[in-house]
Amino acid sequence: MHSAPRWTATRQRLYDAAAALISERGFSATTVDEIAERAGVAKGTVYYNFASKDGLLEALMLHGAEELAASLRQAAQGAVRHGGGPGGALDAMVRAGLAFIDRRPAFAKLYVAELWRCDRPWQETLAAVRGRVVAAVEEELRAGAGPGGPEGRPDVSLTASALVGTVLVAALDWKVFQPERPLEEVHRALAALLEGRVAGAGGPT
Amino acid sequence: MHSAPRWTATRQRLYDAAAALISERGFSATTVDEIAERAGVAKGTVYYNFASKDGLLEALMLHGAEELAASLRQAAQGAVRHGGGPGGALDAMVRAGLAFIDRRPAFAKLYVAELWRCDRPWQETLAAVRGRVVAAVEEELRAGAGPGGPEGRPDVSLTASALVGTVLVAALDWKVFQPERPLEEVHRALAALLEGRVAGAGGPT
DNA sequence: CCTACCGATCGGTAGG
DNA sequence: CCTACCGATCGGTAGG
Repeated sequence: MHSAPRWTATRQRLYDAAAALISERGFSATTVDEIAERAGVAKGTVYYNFASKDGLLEALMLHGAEELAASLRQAAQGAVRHGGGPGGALDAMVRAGLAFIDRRPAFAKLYVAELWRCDRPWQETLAAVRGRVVAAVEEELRAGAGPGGPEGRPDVSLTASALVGTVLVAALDWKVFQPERPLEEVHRALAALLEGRVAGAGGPT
Repeated sequence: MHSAPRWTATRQRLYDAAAALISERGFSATTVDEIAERAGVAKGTVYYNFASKDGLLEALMLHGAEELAASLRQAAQGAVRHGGGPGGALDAMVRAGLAFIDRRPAFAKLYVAELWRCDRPWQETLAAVRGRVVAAVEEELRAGAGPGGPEGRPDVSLTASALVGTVLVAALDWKVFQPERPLEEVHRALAALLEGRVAGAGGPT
């Protein structure tokens, strides 16, 4: 009997190969042959593990979003346990988001490239993918009802979406255009921006 | 002699058609025939106006970034003239960014889909495109040196990049997933986030 | 600015 | 009999 199921490792290799190639070249410009070659298997093996090239992308996105959402939730819970307060939990999520994209930049590139396209076969799957990520942030926003009461805070889902965008674009710009910077520096810039040390400088309320 | 140069209108139609199709399906999945058909010309006309499919995309991105940067600068200048202060200028740029994406969602989708890919033929052009947008924001950040002096403000280029990301992702999420919301509501959510009314709620400084 | 056409390569599946 | 694969090739379509 074989102890560790081999297909798990094969699928993981296919995920990694597909993410790396599609994130750089785009879905249609990446051939199934290339994905298979990079994963070290034959093309037929791709179709043994997934119904189609589309199916591979959907599974890949779902898999990555699961990891990201789990990472965000874990960071928030850790911060709360260590007494950081609700603001500390958000800060921890920002840092966890940066760290995730640091490890998996390909997933982030795929996410921004595909998420807002409206007429693709995997549109519904991607809406679910977005939901998992944004929900993790929304939960923390609701848990940490800030000062000033509800009347001072705008819509939670809009805020969560904007927060995800802040981290996503800052992290991608960092990895692609200024990779020599330490994560800590990017985190500081985001913390300052989100604490109003940039925009709060005299604008009308 | 022909009064209004026809090729200007033809290129504009090709820009619009290409942006609409490529932003939804991706570059490789969009055929030159489709672009030509939507623009109401024959395929050969595309190659009469542009050297290649790649060249059309590059010109399209440059054209759009020019419009966006101009719109941002104009908004900032208008706010300063009306005495809004540096904070008011940033707020005006956020609003102008939302309004631009409201008018040209296809450009925003193209931007996020292509900008961070590293091995494509038009990579350098896109870096220039990014530079034009981010520079417009950086100028305003430098002009409006906030309170607390330079030591309190983190890196300007990281902050500008994050600001662009905040507006970009919030606007795309808005247009795609909650199109019924008014622009004003999205703007309020972003203003609150950037004034620290969300993250400033008790985190460690 | 259009018609006609080429070199090459695509995603998906056959039998073993 | 089942699983996890491979070498070769199909019908259609791409950019130029």
